[in-house]
Amino acid sequence: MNADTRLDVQEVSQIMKLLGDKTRLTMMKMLQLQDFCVCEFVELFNMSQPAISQHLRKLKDIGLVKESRKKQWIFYSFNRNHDCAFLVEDLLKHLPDQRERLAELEAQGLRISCD
Amino acid sequence: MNADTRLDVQEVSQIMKLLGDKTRLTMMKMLQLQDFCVCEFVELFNMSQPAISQHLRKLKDIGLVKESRKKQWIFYSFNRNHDCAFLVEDLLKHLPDQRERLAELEAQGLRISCD
DNA sequence: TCAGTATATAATAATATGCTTATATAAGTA
DNA sequence: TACTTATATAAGCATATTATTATATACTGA
Repeated sequence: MNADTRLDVQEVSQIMKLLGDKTRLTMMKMLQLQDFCVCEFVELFNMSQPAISQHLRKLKDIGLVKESRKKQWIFYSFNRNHDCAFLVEDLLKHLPDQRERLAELEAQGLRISCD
Repeated sequence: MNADTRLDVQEVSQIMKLLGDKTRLTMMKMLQLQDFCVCEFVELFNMSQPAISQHLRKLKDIGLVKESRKKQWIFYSFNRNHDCAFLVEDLLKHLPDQRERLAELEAQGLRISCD
């Protein structure tokens, strides 16, 4: 049993509902590795910008991700302070690594980095 | 990392979608303890019989539960052979125990047992 | 075989979801 | 300031989800 033991069913089912979408589930898996900005996700998922934006908003509304502006981009990050963060990370362990996909983005020169 | 490592995102997101419902999530938590028949769930969730039946069908269709007839009742059980069984059990660990709720059912004399 | 009980299925209606297109906002830059 | 880029939001539409009601099916026991 873990540190977050005894989350309530209501909360967990809401989290599960959000992760019950392939795009959002993959987003969370990738956000375990590093932060991403919207335009990177647009490339990665080959999906329209508003569609991506709406998925991210849902994740943000429930608190699973945080956003922060850096220069002209808005970066999203995994919120490891969320009640269910431990549960979610546990779950994501079962999914295949996404580094390859990330490497492709890099190869296409579409990776955004700002330091 | 676990024995089921590297489930595909498609499959996991489907499972998550199913568990993204409070009733089904609780059902799975309870089925970890023991088998249940439909009428017990109807009492436990205070929900119509067809509604319960439809939730169970979804869980059965995806393979998370198995059914078996015993006398006039159909009992549902947790399918621990499912690809994602380990993942699901991991997840359910984070939820509150349901023994109390079960005790109530027992107290009301609504528990079905057939040996 | 018939009645009663347990369960499943079908049709339907209300609501939720996820995309699209169009537009607004906000920051960076000439 | 005006233009461009990055992102968010709103409206609309197609589809999915979940419950309800009505009905069908399958056992059990007299």
